[in-house]
Amino acid sequence: MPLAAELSRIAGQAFAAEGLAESFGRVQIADRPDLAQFQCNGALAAAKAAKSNPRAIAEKIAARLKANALFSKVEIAGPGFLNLDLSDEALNTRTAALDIARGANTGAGKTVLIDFGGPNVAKPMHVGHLRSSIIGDCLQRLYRTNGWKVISDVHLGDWGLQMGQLISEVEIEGTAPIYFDVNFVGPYPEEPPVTMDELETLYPRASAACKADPARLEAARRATVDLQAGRPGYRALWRHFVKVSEIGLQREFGSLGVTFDLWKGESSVDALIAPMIEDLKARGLAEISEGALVVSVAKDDDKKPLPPLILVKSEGGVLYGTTDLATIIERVREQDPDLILYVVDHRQHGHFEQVFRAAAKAGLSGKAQLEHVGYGTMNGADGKPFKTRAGGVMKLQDLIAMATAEAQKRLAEQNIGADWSAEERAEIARKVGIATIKFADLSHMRTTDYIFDLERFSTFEGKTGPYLQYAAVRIQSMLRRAREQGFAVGTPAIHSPEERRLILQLLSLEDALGAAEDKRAPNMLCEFAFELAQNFSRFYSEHHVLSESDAALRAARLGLCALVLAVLTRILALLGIEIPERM
RNA sequence: GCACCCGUAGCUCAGCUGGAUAGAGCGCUGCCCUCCGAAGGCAGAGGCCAGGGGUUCGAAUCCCUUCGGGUGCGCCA
Repeated sequence: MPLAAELSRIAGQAFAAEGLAESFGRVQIADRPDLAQFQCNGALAAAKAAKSNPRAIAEKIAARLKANALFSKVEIAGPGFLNLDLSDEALNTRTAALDIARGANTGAGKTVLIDFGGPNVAKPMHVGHLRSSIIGDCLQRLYRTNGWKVISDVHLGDWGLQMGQLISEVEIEGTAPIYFDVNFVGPYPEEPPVTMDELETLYPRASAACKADPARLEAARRATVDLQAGRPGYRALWRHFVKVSEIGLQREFGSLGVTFDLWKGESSVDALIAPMIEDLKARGLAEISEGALVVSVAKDDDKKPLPPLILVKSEGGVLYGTTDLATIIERVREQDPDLILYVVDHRQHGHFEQVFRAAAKAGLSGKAQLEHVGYGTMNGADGKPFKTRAGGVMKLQDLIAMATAEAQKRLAEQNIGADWSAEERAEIARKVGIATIKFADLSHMRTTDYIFDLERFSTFEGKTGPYLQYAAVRIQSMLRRAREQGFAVGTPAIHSPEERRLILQLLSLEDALGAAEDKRAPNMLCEFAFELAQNFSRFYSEHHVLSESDAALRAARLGLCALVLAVLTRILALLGIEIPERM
């Protein structure tokens, strides 16, 4: 059980014994570490509810807590705060029993499906895709740690208008006429008619043409309808687009270390759409409005009615709201999740509100709770969506290459690893570069926009990914030396304020994992890791370990170092950050 | 127009299920490598938590309001 929860239960029992609600016993890590390790503010709340004197209540609770040998200090401060310290013995015992492999255990027997609202086929991944990949990946690791069964789905955008735009563009360019020949009966060529690079230029061209020319847009819409209706040549061409794209995307996600259980897309539920629509029509939930088939999702208490979810456009095509709805049906059928998280840009909040309401109205979501885990956009220094200096969209690969080059430069400057192989140096630089990017992204609160400052991607000091890696590498190096010298690694024990502080934090690991899940907030994990590294650095600069002559003390300290390393490694793994052997 | 998000140190950001003296990183000023890795540690300066009102014993946090910024509002994703 997490330490704070254990203490809350003890305090809760004390409140209950006084005839007060057990929930007043909530114990938290103290806001004022200089005054106490833990605090309980329940007496104040209880007094408010019972209209009595908070100090008097606090006195009674304190008297009961003092009887418990766990506490080395129980004090009443100010209007009725209970300040609590645990005895070093109690802390040492819990440290020895700490199982760092265990998470917050919030997900026993539960399944969560994480939808990454994946990139669109044919569009190269740019820095805008960074957040969904990195945040979603962190969440899937966190939920797994906390005992959930996790199924992640990249959920590619492979079924909408952009597919029709591509098809129509290829038709006009005339580079692959066979797919447009209605008399051709197949089979279609195995070789894709376009390369990844060609695809990447094809889409912007098609998109621009449709924007400029209504006739082109109309053609793209028709192509979309025909594709969705199953026209063989279009399907064959579309399959090539998806395949070519997937190979590129797998490489991109691979370089970020992001993996998915499912590589599905909007098209995956194609077969479910017609029956779903029939069902919704039959139950009177879908209706024709302005030529389109819609599900009305406005509620009486909407100040301004939420627009309906459009299932079928007036010219016959379906939209991503349609596929999202059908995907819910598929997921309930196949995975029956307790929770579905959509890790998608917060600008799509309105869309998900529509989809969720429609799903609730039609009773499609089973036991699943649907939640849009929105995130803010990444802006440039000017506060507008991030662009390169030339004004273009920055590709993810370019960003990674830049961060890696910075790391490489730093290694050279510090004259580190001059005698290591070029391969190892490159590998270290890669890990450091990725850590820089991921930590910068994850350490911001998920919901707000943030400024993506290239300068900050080239600095490795302070609250950064490399700082955390450095802290871990330093411990690794120390433990290596200890092994070489044959030193024993013992059980951690408190011998100084620095060690006490470190151990208190280590014991709050489960609480941190639980809180981060609860808020779906990777930045809380970043905070935890940074504080841990900082607490360790303070300890490290204050106390010598290897040169400690008292063998028992040295062993205890080595044990503490090993534990810190294990926890740090674990948190960094949740953030998707790898630690080099040396750096 | 309506809705949602945001406004905290010079800069970039935490803190928001109300609690005691509002934190961190960068930058700035000073210290600390004859000893385990200085990508480090320590200390200092720097804030009417956008403004105003309210609820409360107690507000950066909750409610109302004004101002300022961002985003979204039927056939794109």
